Amino acid sequence: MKKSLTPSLLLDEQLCFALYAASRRMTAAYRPLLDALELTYPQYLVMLVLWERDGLTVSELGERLQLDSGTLTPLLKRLQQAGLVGRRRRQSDEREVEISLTETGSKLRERAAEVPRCLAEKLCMSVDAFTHLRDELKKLATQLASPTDPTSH
Amino acid sequence: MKKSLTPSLLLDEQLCFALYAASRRMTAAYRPLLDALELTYPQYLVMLVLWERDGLTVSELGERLQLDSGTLTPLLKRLQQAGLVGRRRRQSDEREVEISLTETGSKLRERAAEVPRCLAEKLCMSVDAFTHLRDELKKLATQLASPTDPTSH
DNA sequence: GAAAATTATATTGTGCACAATTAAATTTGA
DNA sequence: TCAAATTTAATTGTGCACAATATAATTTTC
Repeated sequence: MKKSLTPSLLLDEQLCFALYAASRRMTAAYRPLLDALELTYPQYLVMLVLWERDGLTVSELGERLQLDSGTLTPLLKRLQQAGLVGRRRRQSDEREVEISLTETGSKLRERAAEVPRCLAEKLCMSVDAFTHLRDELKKLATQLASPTDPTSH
Repeated sequence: MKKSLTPSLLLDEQLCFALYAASRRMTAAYRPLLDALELTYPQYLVMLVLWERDGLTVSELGERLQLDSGTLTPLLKRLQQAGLVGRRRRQSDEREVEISLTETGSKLRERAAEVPRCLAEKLCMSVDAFTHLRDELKKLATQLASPTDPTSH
C-alpha cells in the first residue's frame, strides 16, 4: 500500500478542502435551526459565549471566538438591533465596550437548547467519535496557529 | 468516566466550533503562501480543479467545490482579470460558460506545487493521521449533506 | 504632569458565501 | 411547432472574515 510522500495538488487529496467543505456543510446544517431563532451561525456562537459568561468585552469575545473587531462590531450591532444584547462603555476603562445579554437574549437560551440535540441526531455519531474528531480538530487548529518553527526538523 | 448524552451549549464542547475555527486557521495558514501567488484561498481551490481538468463550465466547477454561481462568477472574473483564466460561452449550449486556463494560469501550477509541501511541514502529522482526519471530514460532510431522515431511529 | 507609547474599538475596503431573483437559451411535449 | 418547463449564469442583497487604518482613551516614562 503506497503512501505518497510528495503532497499532491489533487483537490480530493487535500485536507484543507475536506475541512473547508465540512465547515460550510456544518454551517448549512445549522441554518434551518438557527433561522427559527433568527440568528446567523456566527451570531449563535457569540450567544453561546455570552450564555456561558455575560458582560464580556468585545476583545474578550474576540479572543474566545478568534474573531477581530472588524467582524464582531457590526455583528454585535445587529444583535443589539435584534434586542438580544446591550453595548456600553466600561466606566473603569472607556476604551472597552461591555456586551451584556438583555432579558430576551438570556431567555433565548432555552429555545437554543434543542439545537445541539438536533444536530447530534443528524450526525449519527457515537459520543466517542464525536469527542475524538472534535479534539483532533482542536489539535489541528493549535498546530496551525503556531508560528512556523524552523528548529522542528 | 461520564459521557454526556445531553448535548451542551458550551462553546468548547461543540464540534461545530472546533470545525469552524480549524477551517479559518487553515485558510490563514495558506494565506502567506498564496499571497506569493496572488491568489486567495477559494481562488486556489478553483485553480486546483482546473489544473486537474481544464475547460469545465461554471456549474461543473460549482459541483466540484460545492459553490454556487453567486460565489463563482465574481471570483472567476477576478481570475480572468488576473490573466489566469479565460471565459467563453460554449457553442453547443450558449447557457454554459467554459472556463479555460491561460498559459499564465497553466504555468502557475509549478509555483503552486510547493504550497502543499509547506503546509504538510507545518502540520507535523503522519501520513496516516492526515489521511484519516481528511477521510473523517469527508464522511462528516456527507452525513451533514444528507437530508434529515426520520426513519433512521 | 505632559509627551510618547500602548491598548481597545471602530471604520473602510476587498473578497467570499449564499439566498433569492432575473434573464436567456435549450429542451420537452401536447 | 410553439408554448411551457427546465437549465444555466448572472445579478442583487445581506452578512461574515480579515487586513489596514483611524480614533480615542489609558498607561508609561521621563
